[in-house]
Amino acid sequence: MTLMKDKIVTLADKLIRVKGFNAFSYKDIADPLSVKNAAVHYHFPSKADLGMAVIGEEMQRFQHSVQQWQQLPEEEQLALLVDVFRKHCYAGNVCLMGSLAPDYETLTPQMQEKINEMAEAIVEWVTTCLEKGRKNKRFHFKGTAGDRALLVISNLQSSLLLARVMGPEAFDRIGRQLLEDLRS
Amino acid sequence: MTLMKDKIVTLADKLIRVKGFNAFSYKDIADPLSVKNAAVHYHFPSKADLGMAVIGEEMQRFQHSVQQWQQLPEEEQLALLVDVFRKHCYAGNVCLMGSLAPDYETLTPQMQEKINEMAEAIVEWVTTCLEKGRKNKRFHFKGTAGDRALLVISNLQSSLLLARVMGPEAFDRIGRQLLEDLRS
DNA sequence: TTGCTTACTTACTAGTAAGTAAGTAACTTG
DNA sequence: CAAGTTACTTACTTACTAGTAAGTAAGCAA
Repeated sequence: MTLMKDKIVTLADKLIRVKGFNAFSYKDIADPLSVKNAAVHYHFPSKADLGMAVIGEEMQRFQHSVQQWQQLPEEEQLALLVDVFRKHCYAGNVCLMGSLAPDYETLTPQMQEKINEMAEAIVEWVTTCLEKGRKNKRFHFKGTAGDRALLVISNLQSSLLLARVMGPEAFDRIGRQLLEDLRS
Repeated sequence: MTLMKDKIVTLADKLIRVKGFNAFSYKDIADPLSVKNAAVHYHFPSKADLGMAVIGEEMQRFQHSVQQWQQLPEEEQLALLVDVFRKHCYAGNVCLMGSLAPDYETLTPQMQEKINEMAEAIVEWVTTCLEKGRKNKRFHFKGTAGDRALLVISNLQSSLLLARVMGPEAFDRIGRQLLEDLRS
């Protein structure tokens, strides 16, 4: 594997999370990596190609994480998901969905499709986690697991957005209450 | 009042909600209103000035709405807030906070400050609404009203982001479950 | 050693961004 | 009626955007 290609994706991921997809340029990637913007275009001909790669990496990281968690009790699995978001919070990041969804209408159909897939994957996982946890009496909640999953995901997503505006304690309050709500 | 100035703010509001602050240009405003981009700069010298005006208008609309609702039972007040978001959902909009928060780091300190004020205002109102509703036995929830308010707001905010990606039924499921959770 | 591929650089284009200076027509005010 | 103000237009600048064409140095493959 090329080192440079990975570095570009990593930096693009950070830039999307901090500034947003439409607010960073190839220069913002090329300069810190000490290459020319044409080098970025060599690896990712269009900005959409780069965006696709960033989303792809995120989906791989997610699948890898949940696979590692699958033997744990459901409440711990969900707490670990909250931890992933907490780390982003303290790194000054928002989540990919939270950053890309507002820009959705400005993105290529391929990027939109890939974002859809990412959303489906996370909803499906949280839904299954909640369903199993409810069967095991580890989780208690009203309504369908699918509806509850949407609430949990929307809490996590927006907690990062609110934390950016109101400070990281907003994240902690949401993350704590969210897990507590499911316990009783 | 000038008609043009109002039209510019209204259109900018729509563009921020649909494309994001960094993805629209003065041309996107000037062309549909059949004026030159310099006319927009006449009313709003910098893009940040325009952004400030959009946020200011939103805050005024919010204050006006909640004032009109103040005699209603708290559950109805909250349901009306959900309705405001529902209308945005079906208009293809995200909320201002949801659009501006991801771009926060790219905005001027003044815009950031104004976004902070907007966030504080909405959190304060929801907190008070939940507190009163709990006293009246209209709402039932665990934890502090402040924490619960953050959860409600994050649900509403992200429901619009998720609806954009997953379709409007995501909003409906979140909005319904959210109100139901507070009833029992 | 010849030729092909990889990973770039150099140098450029065409388009668009925000922003401005100067001018003007219409309206308002003393 | 004269002077100023309002709400623009015309014409422009500077800076940056994504993207490309052509060249090159290093490595590998037959």
